[in-house]
Amino acid sequence: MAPTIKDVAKYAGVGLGTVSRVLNNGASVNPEKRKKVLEAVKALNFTPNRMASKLRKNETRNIALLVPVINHPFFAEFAYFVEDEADKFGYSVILVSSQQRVEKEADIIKRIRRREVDGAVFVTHFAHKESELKDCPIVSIDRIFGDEIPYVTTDNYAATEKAIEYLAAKGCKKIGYIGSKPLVRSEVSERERAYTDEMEKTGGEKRIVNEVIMHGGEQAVAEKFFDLYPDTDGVFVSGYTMAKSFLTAARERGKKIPEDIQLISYDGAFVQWNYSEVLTSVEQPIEKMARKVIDMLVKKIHGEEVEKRVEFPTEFVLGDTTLK
Amino acid sequence: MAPTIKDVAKYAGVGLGTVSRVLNNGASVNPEKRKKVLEAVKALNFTPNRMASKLRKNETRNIALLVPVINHPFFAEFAYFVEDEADKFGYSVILVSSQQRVEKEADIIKRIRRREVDGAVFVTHFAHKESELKDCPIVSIDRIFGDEIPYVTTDNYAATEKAIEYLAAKGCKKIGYIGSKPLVRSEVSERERAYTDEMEKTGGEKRIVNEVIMHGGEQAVAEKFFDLYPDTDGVFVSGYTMAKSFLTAARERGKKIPEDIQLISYDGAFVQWNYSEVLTSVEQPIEKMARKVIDMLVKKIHGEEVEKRVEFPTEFVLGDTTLK
DNA sequence: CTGAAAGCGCTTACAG
DNA sequence: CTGAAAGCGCTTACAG
Repeated sequence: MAPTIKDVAKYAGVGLGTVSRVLNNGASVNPEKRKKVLEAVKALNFTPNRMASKLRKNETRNIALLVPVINHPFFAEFAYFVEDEADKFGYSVILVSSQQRVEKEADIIKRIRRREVDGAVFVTHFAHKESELKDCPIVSIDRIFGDEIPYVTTDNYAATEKAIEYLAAKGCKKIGYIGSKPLVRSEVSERERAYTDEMEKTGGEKRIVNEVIMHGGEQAVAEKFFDLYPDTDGVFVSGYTMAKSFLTAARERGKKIPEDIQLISYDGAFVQWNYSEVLTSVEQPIEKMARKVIDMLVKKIHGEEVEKRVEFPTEFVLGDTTLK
Repeated sequence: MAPTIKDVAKYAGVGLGTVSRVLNNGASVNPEKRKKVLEAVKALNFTPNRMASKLRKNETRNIALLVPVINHPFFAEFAYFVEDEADKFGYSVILVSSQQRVEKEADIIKRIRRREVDGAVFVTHFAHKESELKDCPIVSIDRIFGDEIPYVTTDNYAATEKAIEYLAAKGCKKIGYIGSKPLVRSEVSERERAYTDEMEKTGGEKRIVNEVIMHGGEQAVAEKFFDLYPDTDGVFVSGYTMAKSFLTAARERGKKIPEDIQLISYDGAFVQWNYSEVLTSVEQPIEKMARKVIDMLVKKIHGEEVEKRVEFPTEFVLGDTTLK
């Protein structure tokens, strides 16, 4: 059996509390005894059992990161910084790919209740009863759960507006919108609103395909868009995966990018997915968002007050899918 | 305060043990009492505190996944299946990006000792004293730690041999090798060995750049290769990131792929990184490897015997970076 | 089948 | 400054 604090105390000839004090906060302890404890720790090769202290202190020092899938560039990038930031606060990150299964999302709530994690970051699509979420330390991205759950988002409306205007300025007359409709209230909806407003302002025909898309379903949606609006000359798409699917569909139809169709994506340029081409896109500051989300979550876990909504500006990245 | 099992027992008018039995293994319990307990659980909205049962049972049901960085397609894909498989066994995955910092790697060992996790999957590069790893449930990918640590790998030698022969068959006369030299004993070294053997067999000049590469350092290595061997007409590179860097360097030099230089990568086709081109590559069965690693780790955690070495066959994927 | 009790390995008031 | 004790919330032999 691994030695316990009890063994250390006995070996050092002191009380349990003294060992604990030496090991932890460094509360004032007689230097002599401190030395003895340290010697005992070394002699016995003692490592404290964190399960015990966690139970005692009622904190797990774990947080859950819930993403739809981790093997997607945006979420992988996000996870990278989430882990890095959480580590700074002494938290470990439990990774959960919801795979958009509602049970797996709901399971996170249970994990908080069961004290497996202290809180969670939600990057998801499904709905939950808000009552369930009450007093669960959760911070989300984009998604609006209600007053209880703070979230981090980007300037979805302004960025989309700018992107659409850019396409128009580059000569696009028939601009389309392909989005992934969120199943819950989400700031992502602002993108479609901006597009719609812009079309109404300029009198452009609305060419919208905005569906509930499961990961892997992007290709079918892109196909559908082409079936509905074959003569489109500019398109705004929501994200890297959709952009990729759209470009594939365009290629199959012999459409050249950007000569025949120009494309702007919400996110995706950072992937540098292609050694010769980069998406023109609205880039979200992933690192900042990830670090902020963790800072907020840690505060929430400690019962501190946090902002209800934090918005970061995006950056417009000129790539190769629009005309120069 | 959240209700405890004690509150449930009192409410149901039974003993603590009975509540525990009802909640867990379903050991035989009087149906009447069972019903009462269940009612009490519902009435009090009771959720068992897993910290307590973990301490009692001395199992965390957590495993650590150590990768160099999660925001890299191979590791993200690997992590996806690791999480999925671990979940089947009732384990949560703690994600750690080592960032190739040796301390962060060593920290995993500590986490096992501290009983924060039951075991770990290592996909890493640094060396550790083997004594440290003794009786730590760890399974690794590619890397050879010694008899204590089992690992999963691929047919590195045979696959590389085949790739080099393919390049030769497609007309390459000056074939190079760009690798990331592992800092530890690793099956990855078999790739260079296969290349070297093949050159000696065919009398080809050895054109090798095999360095310790930190993530982000691939570009400099690709540049170096071109400086040393500008007239290369075929190259084998270790992995997606190196392939990307090499292709970028080639483009900067006005070299056409595959007309001027053909390229085969160890892994990377799965990324489908480009809507129009795919890497010719040796693909590792990531899903199978991930699931196998978890199966082995779970067995190891339970003290069962596991294979010391498991090799999976790779698949040669014909893409666009070699001639048809 | 079941209740009372011991114990998992810590931390933290408490009294000294 | 420090030791003995209580307790975190469970599980599991144990005796009945």
